Amino acid sequence: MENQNELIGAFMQMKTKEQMLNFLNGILTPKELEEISRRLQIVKMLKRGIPQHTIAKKLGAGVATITRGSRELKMGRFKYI
Amino acid sequence: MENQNELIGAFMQMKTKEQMLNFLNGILTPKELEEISRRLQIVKMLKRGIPQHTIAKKLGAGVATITRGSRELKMGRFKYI
DNA sequence: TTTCCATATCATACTAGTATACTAGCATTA
DNA sequence: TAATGCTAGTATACTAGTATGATATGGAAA
Repeated sequence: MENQNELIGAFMQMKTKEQMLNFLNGILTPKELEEISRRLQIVKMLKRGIPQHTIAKKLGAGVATITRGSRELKMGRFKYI
Repeated sequence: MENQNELIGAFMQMKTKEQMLNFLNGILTPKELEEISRRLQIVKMLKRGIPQHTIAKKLGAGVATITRGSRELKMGRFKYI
């Protein structure tokens, strides 16, 4: 999608963390920002081999959510984190 | 929030557009990616001074959504795009 | 006046959380 | 050995919350 390329370009243009935060706060709702941040935590903990139940408890998330993250991981996403 | 800092760090680590796309595809659902891409389009067109109803028609979005984007713009977000 | 913007309301779609069930592997125990 | 219990991963049905789209209305600016 063409619009996605522009989005990616915008992300790549952010040179400082402050710029990135400003951009994220604009483009995402507070709830979305929180959710997406948590998804990253899920993936990181999954990569570390932490059991799904433990992740769910620590992050206050549902097991189903962790399983969804696990599926994304297996599909080859997150090669670079 | 601590998790948000890690998210920002992850975004900053992406060195190529391919990495960024891989990351976004993992951390966002297809629907979210589409929505967020469109939000960026909305802001860009608003900045260009295009009437809201024109934007709505071109992007297939509702007027209320454009107005919400306009509000974000006025609140000082998107200083860097 | 006419165009444009902002807001409210309602219905819809999507995601997360919860509960539950199923399977597999492993250790313990009768 | 066979049965039981526990942990872990996965899948599914249901509910709640949230963002969007459509629409109507009121107000502001040209």
